[in-house]
Amino acid sequence: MSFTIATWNINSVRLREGLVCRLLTEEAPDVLCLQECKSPVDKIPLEAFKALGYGFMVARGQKGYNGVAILSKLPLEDVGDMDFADLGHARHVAARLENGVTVHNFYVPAGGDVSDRAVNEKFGQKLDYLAGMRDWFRDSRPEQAILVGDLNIAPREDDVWSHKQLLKIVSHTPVEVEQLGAAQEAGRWIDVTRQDIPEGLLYSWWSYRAKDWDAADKGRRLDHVWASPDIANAAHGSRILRAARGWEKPSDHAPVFATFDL
DNA sequence: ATGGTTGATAGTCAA
Repeated sequence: MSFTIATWNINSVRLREGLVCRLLTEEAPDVLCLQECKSPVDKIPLEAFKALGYGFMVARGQKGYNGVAILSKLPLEDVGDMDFADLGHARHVAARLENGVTVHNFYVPAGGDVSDRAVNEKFGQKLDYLAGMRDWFRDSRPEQAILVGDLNIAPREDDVWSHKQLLKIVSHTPVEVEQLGAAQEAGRWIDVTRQDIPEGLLYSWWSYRAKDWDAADKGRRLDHVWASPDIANAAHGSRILRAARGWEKPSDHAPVFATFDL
């Protein structure tokens, strides 16, 4: 059995219902994980997605901020959520497919502007959230699992447009990269995107603030697909749909895909 | 060092 999973920070699922439908129609992943839905679960436009064959959804939401949803053509079982760092935010939800694979959908805190927890509480919360992930994966090591989402960190030098210029910019500071690495190592997670595309610049996010995001191309790879080591070798075909960043009224993130043959 | 844009929501806060 082969299935394709995609992850996309949609930055309001209600405002961009049409873009989600376009992705489901044109790319037709079996499973689509969304972040920043910015919607209570009961206000997600589920009927439109159902009409396209996505009859299953597992989601967590809150008014105005955060929110994660897993849309699927394949049956899903809700297997819960975690609230690392006790933020009370809808930033994680997990679902199990009938083939036994568990999908974790994460929206890691962005962390504010200043990379110093002494003066920026949000940066501390981001580090604490990642420490919570690390401890959880260490205590219950993932198997038959896929982790996707907006992790709000670009770990590698070739995951950003300028390593040197971003070293003090939240999303690429050494302390964040180290903390993300600790969470990844604790779960023995394999970075599927980089397993498939080991070399070269790779971005999934471009700021709204650039005059011409495409020409400037000052991107970062904030969105990730990881797999537990027992299924990582089944992954292939990773890609980032950069074109979606140029759709009308776009999200500032592009969807990331991977296919698993299991 | 600052500004630049977008979204939810109704004056800012978050990204």
